[in-house]
Amino acid sequence: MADVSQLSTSLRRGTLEFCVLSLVELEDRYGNEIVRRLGEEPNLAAGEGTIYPLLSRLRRSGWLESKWVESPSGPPRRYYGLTSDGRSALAHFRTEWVSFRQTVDRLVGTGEAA
Amino acid sequence: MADVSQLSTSLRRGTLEFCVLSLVELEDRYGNEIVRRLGEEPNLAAGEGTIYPLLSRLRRSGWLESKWVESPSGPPRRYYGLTSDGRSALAHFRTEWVSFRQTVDRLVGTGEAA
DNA sequence: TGGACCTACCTTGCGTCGCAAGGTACTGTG
DNA sequence: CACAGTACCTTGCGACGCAAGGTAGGTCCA
Repeated sequence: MADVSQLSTSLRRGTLEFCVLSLVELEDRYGNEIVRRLGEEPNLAAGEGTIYPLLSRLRRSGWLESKWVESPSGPPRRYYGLTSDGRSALAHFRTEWVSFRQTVDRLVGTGEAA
Repeated sequence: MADVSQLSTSLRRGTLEFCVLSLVELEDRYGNEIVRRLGEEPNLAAGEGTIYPLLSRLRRSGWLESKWVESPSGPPRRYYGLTSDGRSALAHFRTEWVSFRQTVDRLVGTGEAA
């Protein structure tokens, strides 16, 4: 750390995978699309070298499933969608996140030590 | 990952150090005290093996300074306090945190893909 | 036809950091 | 003098973000 410019890098840890799960919750998406989509969020921008391994982990964890689909123009795409385990994990995260967020707000928010 | 029980472990990453900075913002504290204090927060509990190296990093980064103080009973304690760089970093984090929190809320919060 | 370019996927190597476990040392107590 | 309590720190491991590098399918146009 000690470098302010990398602050959001470490902030992402722990939330990024659930942001990805959320992105494929409503509709299937493919890797490059997810990279671009996250790139639009300054706080979440992550390169291919982050996202592809992340997607593989989520697939191995059984939270995502994938299928190959031919592209209208270009190489085939691997589309990802949520499994039912993935939905459970995401739901659980939403609960955890609210609790965690409140704790940080309380402790860090004002400088008032709890 | 893939283990729900370690969810908050990775959530802590990136915020833990600023929680520590916040804890010593209003008054100097020593390592063991910080460990115990964080232990009271289920979302932030971290052991000595996490906190002591963290405190060393923050000291090397110039965000914390420390002084040895004799204990009324027991071995001497190393008390930590914020440097002016530390105050700046903490202030910067507070801004980043609000922005980050909102982004995650928006993306993950409802399942509505932004 | 073949070269340039875009898209899309994935891997390698490195650095950081949380953490369990282990280690040292000072102090007070029976 | 052993023992327990407090307080500090280090070691080794695993997880993961990331820059950089690598492969390959598709399109365009001379």
